[in-house]
Amino acid sequence: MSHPVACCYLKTGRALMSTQRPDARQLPSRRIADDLRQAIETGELLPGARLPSERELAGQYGTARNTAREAIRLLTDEGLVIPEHGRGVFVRRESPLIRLGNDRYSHKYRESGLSPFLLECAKQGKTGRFEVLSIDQAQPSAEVARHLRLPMSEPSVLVRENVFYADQDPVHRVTTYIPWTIAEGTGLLNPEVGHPYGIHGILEERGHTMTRLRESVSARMPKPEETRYLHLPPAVPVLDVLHLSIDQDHNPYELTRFVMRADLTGLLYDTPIE
Amino acid sequence: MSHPVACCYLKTGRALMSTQRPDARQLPSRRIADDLRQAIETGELLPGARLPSERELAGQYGTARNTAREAIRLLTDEGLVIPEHGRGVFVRRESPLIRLGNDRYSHKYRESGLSPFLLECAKQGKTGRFEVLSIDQAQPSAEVARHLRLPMSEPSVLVRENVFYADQDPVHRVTTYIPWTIAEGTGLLNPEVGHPYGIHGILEERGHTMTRLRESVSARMPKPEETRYLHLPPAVPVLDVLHLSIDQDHNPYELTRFVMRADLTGLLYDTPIE
DNA sequence: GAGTGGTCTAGACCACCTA
DNA sequence: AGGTGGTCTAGACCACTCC
Repeated sequence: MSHPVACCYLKTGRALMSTQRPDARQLPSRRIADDLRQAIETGELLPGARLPSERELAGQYGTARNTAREAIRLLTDEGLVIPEHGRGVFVRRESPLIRLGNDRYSHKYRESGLSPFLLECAKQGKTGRFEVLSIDQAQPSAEVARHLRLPMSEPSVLVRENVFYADQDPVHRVTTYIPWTIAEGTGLLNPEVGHPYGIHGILEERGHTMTRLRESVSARMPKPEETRYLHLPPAVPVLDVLHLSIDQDHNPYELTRFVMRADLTGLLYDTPIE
Repeated sequence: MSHPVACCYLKTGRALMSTQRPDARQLPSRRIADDLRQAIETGELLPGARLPSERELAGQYGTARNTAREAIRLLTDEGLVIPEHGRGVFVRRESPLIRLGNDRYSHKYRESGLSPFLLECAKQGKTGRFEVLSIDQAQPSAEVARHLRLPMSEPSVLVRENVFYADQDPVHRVTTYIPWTIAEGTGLLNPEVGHPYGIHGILEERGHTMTRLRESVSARMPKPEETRYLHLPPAVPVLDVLHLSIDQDHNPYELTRFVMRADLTGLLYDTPIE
């Protein structure tokens, strides 16, 4: 954080960077961002520390406030820093990730009553819980019907919407689809049933025991709607996991989409080579 | 794309939004962004289509150019749109994902000579290939040593850096760590060995057959360095996968970090419930 | 009330692309 | 040459937070 008054502009705002190569880091906003990034990476600015204010940076570097602001935005987009309205800009703290393992469906957890999500939360001194947002009968999208191999004749599914919390933070948005023929007349329509994996006890009684799972994983930026649901800070991607349960007859019988905030949660797969 | 000249400012730039509630979408930049987002979502603006220029938008909405620009930035950060210098701002096209499956280490692919990465590329009419960036002997980080259970006495590892391409796009940056005691004297130091999974043939000859894998998956925004390596457009997160190979004696013997651009690649796990 | 980030104005010059 | 996005200036008022 040196470089006091490195003004390189003439009075009209005409820049002197004309002779520089195109992708130069000579741009004032990049220079400010680079200096701050380095201060963060070397530990000069520790997680949680406040950066100089935009007005201070502008003064130190002899630029307009907007230029300092642009530098902050670069760091924000990298996820290094988070601005808080009226308070300042702070170096982001990293949390250890709550990892959802593929063993979460294992029978070894069935008796404990605790789902691996709750176990992982507990490991990190957090309180896990979830809320049921909705339970409905609905027509599945083409994608859902395809994964569940639903015939055209009977395309109705049960849809459960849940949100998982770690302490106060919503971390997963979970949507589960079950063919109506399987869900019909069971406790699955009852919000009281502990969704996370309690539903699989019910599904076993209906003759579907999970013998395999198939999960496709991708990452993307959240939709505006997801930013609201999950209270996402800027520059936090989501993991988008499509989970399919396969029963003893090699038939899919349950599909769940997990949208997970990626700065607090991750995945873990431990599997044999076949 | 209606709203011509919706000017709501007095001469000094004083806004009339004082009486609005805080998080209002009444802000001019949000209004422009919302209109454009809707046009994209309804298909009025198809993938690949050019948006009105910043100056056009500013004129249409009666705002300064910077305000239209801010709207574009909001959409850019959502990954909906991509600005191209000198050409315009375009609605992003989505590619089908190349999925790396956990079966990529399966013996069934060993004979075919094709790695699943190459197979997936071929499925989508793309040409897969990879380049060896470097092969070195080095001291592992604490994290690498911990995963490979390296004793303090002999902490040296072989490090291979690779980049995978789909057509011209670099999509994975792959770093492999193998304990030096295992790698020593083998063909692993030779860049000619087809890395992807060819190294596992060599490791088998050294007495390590993969019987399990353990992969932890997370997503995050790329570091500036990764943005350069992978030629990442804005608002594209990376999948960060730490793969550990476990041999027939339940010992880890190979660790690989995959950094994958998430708009072109994903993961797929198909595993039994244990 | 003083300080902070958030949004906006109305200009300017630059680098890049296309014709 | 003319249009596009990229960066910057030097101001302004707003909303929020903390004292």
